[in-house]
Amino acid sequence: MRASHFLVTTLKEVPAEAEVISHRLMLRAGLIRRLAAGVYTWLPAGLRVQRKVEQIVREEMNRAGAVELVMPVVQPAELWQESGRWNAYGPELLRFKDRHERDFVIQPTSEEVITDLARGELKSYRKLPVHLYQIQTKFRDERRPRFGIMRGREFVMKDGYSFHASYEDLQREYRNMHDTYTRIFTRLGLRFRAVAADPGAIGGTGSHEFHVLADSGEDAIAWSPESQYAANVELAEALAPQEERKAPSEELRKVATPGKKTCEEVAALLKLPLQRTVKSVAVVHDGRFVLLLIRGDHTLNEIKTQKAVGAFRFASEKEIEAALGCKPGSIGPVGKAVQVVADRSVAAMSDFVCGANEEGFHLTGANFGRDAPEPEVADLRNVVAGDPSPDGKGRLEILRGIEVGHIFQLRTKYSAAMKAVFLNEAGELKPFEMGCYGIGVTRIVAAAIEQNHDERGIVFPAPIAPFEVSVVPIGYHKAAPVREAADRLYAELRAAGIDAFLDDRDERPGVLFADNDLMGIPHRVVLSERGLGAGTAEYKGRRDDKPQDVPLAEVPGRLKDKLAAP
RNA sequence: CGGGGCGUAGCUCAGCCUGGUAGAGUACUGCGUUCGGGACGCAGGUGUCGGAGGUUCAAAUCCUCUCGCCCCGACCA
Repeated sequence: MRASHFLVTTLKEVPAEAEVISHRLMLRAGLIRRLAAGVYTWLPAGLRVQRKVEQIVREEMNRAGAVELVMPVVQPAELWQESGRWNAYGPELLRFKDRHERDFVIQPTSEEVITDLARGELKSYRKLPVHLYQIQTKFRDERRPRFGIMRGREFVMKDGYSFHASYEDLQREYRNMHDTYTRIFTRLGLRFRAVAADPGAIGGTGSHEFHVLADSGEDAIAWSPESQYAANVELAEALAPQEERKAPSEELRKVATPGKKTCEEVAALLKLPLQRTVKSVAVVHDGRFVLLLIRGDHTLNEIKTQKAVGAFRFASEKEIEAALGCKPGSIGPVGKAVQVVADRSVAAMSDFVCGANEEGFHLTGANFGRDAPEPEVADLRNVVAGDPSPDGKGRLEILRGIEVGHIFQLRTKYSAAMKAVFLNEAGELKPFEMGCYGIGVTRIVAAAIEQNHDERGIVFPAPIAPFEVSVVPIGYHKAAPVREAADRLYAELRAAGIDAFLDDRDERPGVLFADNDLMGIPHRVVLSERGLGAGTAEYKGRRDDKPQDVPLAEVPGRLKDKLAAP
């Protein structure tokens, strides 16, 4: 592609809307432009990146035995009513009526349509298994779209759905997809991690997320370098402490802690380590007041809490006063008859500090059994770095990640609800065993930038860069030898199957260099009168500090080598 | 949905408090100088001041309503 025939729309200044680095760089490099909240135009350079991601996903899905199709963006409401998601999905589902007042949705995902298709077309076990996927535009009316393309309302997703006659076969395909996703993210040139995940509302027995590692990621991942155990922090189990609880050694004592509400403030006032304090969190489950106890330096894991006590909400200040007689900030498990659930680490504590259920006072030397009844015990907290790995091997580290893929075993959730059945070998009607597998194509573009950038701009992994190589002639419009050499090299590179960009714009060299760096093109060849006189071009990798001279004739070969082994 | 903030040139923003004929930088067009890391000079074009209503002799500026966007939180994956 010649720059003069392309649309290069780089910006020196960043529009005020952009906060995170990938969003800023995508705007600056001319990859996207915002049209409405969470809705973006993909400019030519951005679309090239998106297409390269799609193509790698497509190739690997096909190689894994999946088959591509396309389902409509607009779907009739009846299918969503049948699956129950018309009511369950909530306002994130964009709904509208056609001219006949019939209800439709813009698909956020396509389980209903694919299941409808399957029940019509897959009548016999002889047609199973089958895995169908599409790469399609999705719309989710997020309450708060943000971070540009990272969490947009309109986005492109690869969504695949597999149908099986048995759970065993579903598990086989699930492992196949785990391997396939691993290949895809490896080919994309990204540092990533597959982690065990909470299947959440979708249900089923197994679920893994694929995260691109980046410090700015919204998700926390627990992993053990020793065993390669990896899980979303939402899910990672916090093991009970090894040591038994010690016998009480202190008297229970009430101390004045005026104005001190948080564990940090109380620990600082009493000159005690934060690990000696207990934080009390008041929640309401099924109309009943429940007090949760977490060690002062830990944080509550809401998903675990839900599993331990059931659906809950945080108690209001009024409810806390009614149950314990004081405001939050001074509450604790001693002396009040309420249900108490303690985290495993709290259950192993003795002589701890907690609220006294009296405004401005805390207790020191508190002990279960002596001062308060033995609590129920559950895993309620988020794991922290240094915790033992749940598989017993090594200690956990915490990584930040951006979720770009998620695979689920749906089992018969949709097939049962929508009566999608097939005849098995014995002539019996059975609901399909289903799996579903998603990859956020557009999110990958943002995640790749979030992971790979420097002060000059984007540093795209070569497989998804808008161009593989940029040819930058200095003086293209003034020096015939430079123009001829650049045109010749560009033609050679194209003939060699290299996706080259010839920056033939009539701009000063500084502008060309700055734009090529900003767009993240991984390899650059500079041609100048000076170099051509010596028969050389100048090569520089996007991550390299310094350029190196290369004999002109060797340039295509050198680039082929670089692209083959990045 | 709750809290906060912002809408003025394509972009970044000043002007608003204290009402008086719309500004800067950048980008864009032309000419000249320059030409290996976002050059410089001169000249030029650029606006429903988000929208509607009101107050006023006079509104970008004050008041009311409204729309859009951004950030934080909650929600979701």
